[in-house]
This record gives sequence, C-alpha cells and structure tokens, in this order.
Amino acid sequence: MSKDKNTQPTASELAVLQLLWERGPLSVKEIHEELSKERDVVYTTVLKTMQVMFERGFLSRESQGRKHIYAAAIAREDTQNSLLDTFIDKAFGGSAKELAMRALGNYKTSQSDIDDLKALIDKLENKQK
Amino acid sequence: MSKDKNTQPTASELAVLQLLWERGPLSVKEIHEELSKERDVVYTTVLKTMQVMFERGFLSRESQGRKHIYAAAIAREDTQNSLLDTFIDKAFGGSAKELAMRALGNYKTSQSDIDDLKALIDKLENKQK
DNA sequence: CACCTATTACGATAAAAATCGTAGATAAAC
DNA sequence: GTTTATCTACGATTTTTATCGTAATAGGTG
Repeated sequence: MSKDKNTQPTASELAVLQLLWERGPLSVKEIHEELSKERDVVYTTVLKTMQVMFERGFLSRESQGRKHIYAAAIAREDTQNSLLDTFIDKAFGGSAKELAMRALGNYKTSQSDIDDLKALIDKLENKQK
Repeated sequence: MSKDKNTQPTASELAVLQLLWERGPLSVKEIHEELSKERDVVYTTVLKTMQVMFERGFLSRESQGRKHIYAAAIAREDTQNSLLDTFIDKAFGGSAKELAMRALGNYKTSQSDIDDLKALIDKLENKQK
C-alpha cells in the first residue's frame, strides 16, 4: 500500500536496470558480459548485485533450466522520474528549468531533437492558458 | 583542462555547497542552522563534513576571530555540469534530450520559463545550420 | 550413472560516506 | 585572572554500497 522507503536503485544497480530496460530479460551471464565491456567486474559481483536487487524488488526472475532469467520489475519512467526529482533538488537547487536548459545547452541536439522540443514547448504553452 | 576524477561532491557535500553558492561565505554554525531546518543533524557532523570538503579542495576558508568562514572553492556551473554528465549517463542512458524533456514535462513552467526555452531552442537551431 | 562445469547461494571483506563524541583551545564575560 | 561558552580538531564508529572468494548444486554430456 504505502511505498517502500528504500526504493532508489544505486549506481551499479542502475547499470543493470539500463540493460534490462533496453534489451529485455537477461541472465546474469549476459549482464556480466555486457558490463565487462565497460569495466572490470567479477562474475559473482554482478550476481550478488542482482540477487540483492531481486530482494529489494527491483528485479523479478524466472528459472530456466539451472539458471535465472532476470527482468526489470520497476518501470523505467517511474524510476527515472524519481531519480530526476532527487537530482534536481540535490544539484540544481530544485530548478527543473535550469537543469533542462543546461542539458540542452551542453549537448548536441539534432534537428529532430529540436522538433520534439518545439512540440513539447507548444504543448506546455497551451496547457498554460 | 580535464578535471580530476575524484572531484565530485557527495550528497551531503552538495547540500553545503548549495548554501554557500546561494548565500556566500558562511560559518559552520550558520550552515548547521540552515541544514537543521530540513533534517536532524549534529553540529560536529556538519563541521567534519566541511573540514573534509576543505581538504578535498571544495571549500576555502579564512579565520575570523576563533572561527572559520567557509566559501565555495569550486564553481557552481562547473560542478553542476559535471554532475549532470554523470547523471545523464547513469539514469538516462546518455540521452540529454530525454532528460530535458522529462524535466520540462514533469514540472511546472511559467511563461517566462517558456520564453527562455524558446530562445534557447532558436539558438540551438541556428547553431545547427 | 558419473563426471564436468555453469550457475547459484551466501558470507566476508573492502571501500566510501556519514555520523558523532570527546578533548582541547581561544575568545569573551565577569 | 578565572570561568564560561563557543569552536575546532580528530579519531572512532556506523551505515551504505560494492566487491569477491568459496562451497554447494543441478543439468547436460559422454
């Protein structure tokens, strides 16, 4: 009913979630292979992390033969929103607009990005009136 | 040019920095008073945090009588940019645009916010061509 | 069926961050 | 000049997160 206090994934947990969100359910082995491309990490470290995530309710899993196939049990959008919320407070003193403008100003945007943004802004403007 | 790897303030350090960025140099006592409004925290905890921050080069300080007046030694914008960078990767799979749109979509924006955004987007668009 | 080996389970440790208590020092008050 | 209140210094501990090693097990393969 009331939500857990403890529902914000840590940095390494997020790395796992990203993969599952993007590619669907995966085994520990597959996650480990993926993560290993970026940095050195031992198999059992990943395993342990995912076991903890399972306990925390961030992942679900089903057995397939002797192994487990894990899936994200929390929604990407919800999670991102919650992280964003925390981050805006922590780093931008609560100003979402400041954050958005900084993000846009500092990174490359394609024409289609710009179109999307324009559309969003129109929508915001209309909602306003 | 490129910044030290190890120079990202932690969450509690950021809370201190925010205050200093907004209000200018302050004593430990003043920071403590401010932070106490939000959550329970013991004086020496804040002191210790600030001492560590001083060692880490995040704060500078000068003596005033028997006490120290601390100031932020790292720029707000630089720090925010660096944090943003990390955050975009960690939580939004590297997409600044996704992050920006989410931030805008989820929080209230005033007309003047919208005007600012439009201006920024025009600028981005022109830079593109 | 017996052997391999991929896989899980789990405890232990390490590393990072946050918290707090005690001691000592210095200025201010008397 | 003695006392008192305010601050700093700093070590120790706790809490959280990340890492890893060892042992047990369950399936597939010969």
